[in-house]
Amino acid sequence: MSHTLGVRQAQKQKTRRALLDAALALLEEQSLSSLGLREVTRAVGVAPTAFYRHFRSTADLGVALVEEALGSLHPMIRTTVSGADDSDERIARAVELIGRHVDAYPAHVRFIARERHGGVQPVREAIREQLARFASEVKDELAKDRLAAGWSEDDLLMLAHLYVDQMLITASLFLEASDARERARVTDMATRQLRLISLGRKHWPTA
Amino acid sequence: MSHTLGVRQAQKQKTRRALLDAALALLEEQSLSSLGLREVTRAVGVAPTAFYRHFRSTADLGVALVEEALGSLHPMIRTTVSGADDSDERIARAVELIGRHVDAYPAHVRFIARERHGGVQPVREAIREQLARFASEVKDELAKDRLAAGWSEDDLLMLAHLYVDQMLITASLFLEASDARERARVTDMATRQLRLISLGRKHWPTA
DNA sequence: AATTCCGGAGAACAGTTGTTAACTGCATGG
DNA sequence: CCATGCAGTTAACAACTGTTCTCCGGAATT
Repeated sequence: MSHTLGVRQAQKQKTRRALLDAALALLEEQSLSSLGLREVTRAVGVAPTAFYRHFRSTADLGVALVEEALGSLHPMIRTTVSGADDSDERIARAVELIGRHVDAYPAHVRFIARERHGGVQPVREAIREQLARFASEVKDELAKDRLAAGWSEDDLLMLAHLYVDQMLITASLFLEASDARERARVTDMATRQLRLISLGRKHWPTA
Repeated sequence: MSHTLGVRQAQKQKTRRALLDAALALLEEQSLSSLGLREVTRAVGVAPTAFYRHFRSTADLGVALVEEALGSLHPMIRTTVSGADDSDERIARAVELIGRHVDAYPAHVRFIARERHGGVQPVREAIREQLARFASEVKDELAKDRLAAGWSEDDLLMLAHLYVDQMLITASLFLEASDARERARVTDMATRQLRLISLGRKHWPTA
């Protein structure tokens, strides 16, 4: 299917990647709304004008980063939620999986957490849209569970959003946790919060 | 106690207020890390250098805004959580109270939601600290409830954080809800989420 | 082999930024 | 009433920003 694309387009995608990576790195200690176009090109080592060959503005670059960052989250969420029961062991494994994802893609997690409510409207909207898609997928996954018998679509979606938000909060806490002791505290609290939600789920009045 | 402070200090606090208010207004469509000192002074109508008489930097101003914004949230949280039972009517009233608060102080809510994970470290830390204080207060309030019999301190704090985070998420959703229809959807979902948490709380295994 | 296409470079633009220094005028405390 | 303190002003600084236009060299197309 995918042809070995020409030298030309290969180079273009290479600098595009460099721009995205440099931006993501720069966003570790600032918000997207203060990220300058020149700042990014300087970090990559290309002329400022080269930026326009790839993105209309930094906001546009931000939207591209959303796709990328939430793309990496995608399989993680799926793995976290899927599977029949939600026993204590499964919850513990889910929390650990979140922790591993934060270790693997800290910049992605930081970007999403920061820009979800950030100062750039198109980016906010893109994140909201993607998270809504995620919630919808989680809902579908939850629907397969035997616990979901008698649940309305709205209730399932409500629970899915609760899970997604909770996952994001936990990921953000992992991100800020510096030493191992604090990490353990986060793990512990997140685990118990999920357990409480799970309890509420089991006792939810079905139609 | 509080003397009628002199004309001098009164004027100073007046421009300080003006700076804070102007900054808060400007932060409606950008993040703190991109807020310029000159931008703020221009909006107020004073010379750029006057800024330094009040704040060391925009980050410093941000920290001051944290105290203010979370100060307004303080009584709201207290009212939301306090009271013995958490019946359906009480939950509904709590959600409505959140909605009213967002209507009353939209800029405050936006600021906290945005800068909680924002690009300015001192501000992030200030918010984290204040929210931890809130959670601790909520914990104390929860401890008074008869439902809290047999709950450990850690479990109560875990639940308190869950409530605080949930409240912030709901507030942020209200903020972005434009028409009345969407507002109703947010109200509905937040209500059911709190109801589910409440169910989990009732069935939490006590020691 | 000749021509078109196009990612990137270079230079220049008007406008902005944070920060400094030295000042002015007025309320304050002796 | 006079001297000090201090909020706010003015002017200037080097550095930075996004954006435009023109150009170059090499891959792609014919």
